[in-house]
Amino acid sequence: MGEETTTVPGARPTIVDVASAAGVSRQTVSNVLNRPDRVAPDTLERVQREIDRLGFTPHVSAQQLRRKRAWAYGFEVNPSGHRRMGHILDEFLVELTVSAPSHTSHLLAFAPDPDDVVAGYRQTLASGLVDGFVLADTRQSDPRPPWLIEHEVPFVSFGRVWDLPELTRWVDVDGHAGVRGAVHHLVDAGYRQVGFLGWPAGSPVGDDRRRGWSDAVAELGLDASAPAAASVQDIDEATDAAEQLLGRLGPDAAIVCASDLLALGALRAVRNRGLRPGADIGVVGFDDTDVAAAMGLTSVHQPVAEAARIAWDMLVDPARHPGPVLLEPTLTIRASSLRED
Amino acid sequence: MGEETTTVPGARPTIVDVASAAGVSRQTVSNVLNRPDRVAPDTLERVQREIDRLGFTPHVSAQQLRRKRAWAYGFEVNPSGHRRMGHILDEFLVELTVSAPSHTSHLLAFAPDPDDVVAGYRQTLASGLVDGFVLADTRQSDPRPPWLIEHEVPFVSFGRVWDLPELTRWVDVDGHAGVRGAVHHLVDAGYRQVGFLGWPAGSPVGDDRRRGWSDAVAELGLDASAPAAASVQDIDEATDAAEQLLGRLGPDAAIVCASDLLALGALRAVRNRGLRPGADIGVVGFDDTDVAAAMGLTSVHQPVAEAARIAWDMLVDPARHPGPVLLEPTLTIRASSLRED
DNA sequence: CTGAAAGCGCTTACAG
DNA sequence: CTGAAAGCGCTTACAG
Repeated sequence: MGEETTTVPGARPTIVDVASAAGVSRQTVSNVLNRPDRVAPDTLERVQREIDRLGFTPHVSAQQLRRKRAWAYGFEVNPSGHRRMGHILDEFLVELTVSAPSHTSHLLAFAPDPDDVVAGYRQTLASGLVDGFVLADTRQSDPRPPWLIEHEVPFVSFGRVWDLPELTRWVDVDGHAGVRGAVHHLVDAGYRQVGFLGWPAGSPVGDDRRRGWSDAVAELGLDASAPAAASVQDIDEATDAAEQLLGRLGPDAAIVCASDLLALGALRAVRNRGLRPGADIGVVGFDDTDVAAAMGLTSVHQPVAEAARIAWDMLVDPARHPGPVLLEPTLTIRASSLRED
Repeated sequence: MGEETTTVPGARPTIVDVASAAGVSRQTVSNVLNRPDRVAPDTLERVQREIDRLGFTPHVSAQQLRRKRAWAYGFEVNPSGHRRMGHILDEFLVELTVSAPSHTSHLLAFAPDPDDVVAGYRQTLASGLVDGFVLADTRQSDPRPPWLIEHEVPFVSFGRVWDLPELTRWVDVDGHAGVRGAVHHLVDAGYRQVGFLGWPAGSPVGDDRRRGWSDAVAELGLDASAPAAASVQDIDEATDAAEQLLGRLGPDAAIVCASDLLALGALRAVRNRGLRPGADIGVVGFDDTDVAAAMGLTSVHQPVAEAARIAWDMLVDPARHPGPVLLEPTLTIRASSLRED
């Protein structure tokens, strides 16, 4: 055994404690951890036994310092005031944390100064706590991707980087397909005309969803004059816009919306006319938020957990996803799109 | 100046780079960072200038290793399937991240194996990534507090630790006061009778909220027979319970609920009777979720951001809050508790 | 007030 | 297959 090291009771065991307990040098313990193939089978087993017995876990800071890598990625978080209904980004944060390949990488949430977001990224990177980033909520003229590219910082994005079509390190949910599928579902359910309630033209996400509707209408040979309406993300405006839309729709009609909030306005407008959502007028939302669940609203559901897993894959094993990934959303069907009830 | 160190372009500057640029030893740079009072004013300024010029940020892993402290705390996160409506805990995670005293501490979200949660805490602590934890969602017979206490691991809790009344390191929101305030608001608004829709007796949180209602009813001298109903956290059951409750309430009545979901059931029940929420029957929910905002539901709002700030205070500067902190919720008033509209 | 020394817990060539 | 050496970037006594 050689000489025992005096271990302070309660202090966490180090690699040296394991080494002396197993009667080997600390390099051998490190090899057991990092290069088990280079260690003789019986040594391996003996060391492993001591690791388990002592409950040894490598000190991550020491590993990070020595390896010159954090094996961690940063994810920007903003105060709740900035958030929209649905909390998709909160959910993504949670799923990223849950699906981190914990033995090799973890996630670090950080909150940059809103006045200089890029400085927050620079600082977090410089602290050595992360090797790169997971981006979300990429906007047009977003300053983050160019900065990251210029400084050769690894990153993936949840959501297309619309400005930089040459970029392929992203995973996104196919809004076009989601809305298109919703229109098909409504027609299958017996509605004969489908209108669209979306945001004003100009946002890439909104325009993509609107095209999903217009393409579906065309391919199904629906009334080509089926109207679309636009509203900002506000419940009262959405109700007004939906009321106008209803005035231009015939009987047996349905409305597909670009968000659950817009759909809530549509539900209200339907009720204001004395009609029943579902039975009289179909309504479908987007994001499958709590509100949709509570209101019995059929809604397009984004596979957020899957997006998080793919983001990790792209970061940790880039060869596995050489191109971008566009996920198919699913449709959570509730009473608002069922004629019989 | 002495000799220049050759710096790889693009590599992050270290304390040694700053030292040679400023013509001092690296210990002096460290003193500038950690004990500026021990450094001569002109040296301080010269070193500080080089720190800014080079954009130097200390390597956190190296500090953690040397100081034998992570200056970080862990926060447990669970997959979204486990979450309830409202996402209060997601919001708390975000607010904890945002309000971290970033120069001295940061938050690390981690996801323990659901089959052995305590092992996840042990592992995270042993890795040296955190010094302690922020607990949330403490349950009765929660195994985490006893384990943390036994191993002398620092922690604070968002939510009382009901099992361990001797524990004082928690911040919580006063549900009793929230419901009591809601009853007062309803009476001020002109409702003459107030019923309560809560969960079945036995949960500490639910019982606390119910007592807020019964105490308010007593102190306001309201109809002492004002009834309470119970329902589990399910929209259909809540609707049924609310319908029964309405049958036992007179005109000009209102219903206070233990959650927004229960309140949604109450809204439904009111409409099913052909009555108008607010104008005919007042309804108040709890948690001020997205659903409440979307439905025009008055709801008790928890000051989550403030709770997060206090949790950090308790961790970083325990003297500031020697006892537990019970925060007063506010009431977000919407149409469902207004008679005139 | 400033700097030389030691060391935090690991990993990575490299020599034996 | 195993171990002695060097070093990642810092901080903390301590000597000058």
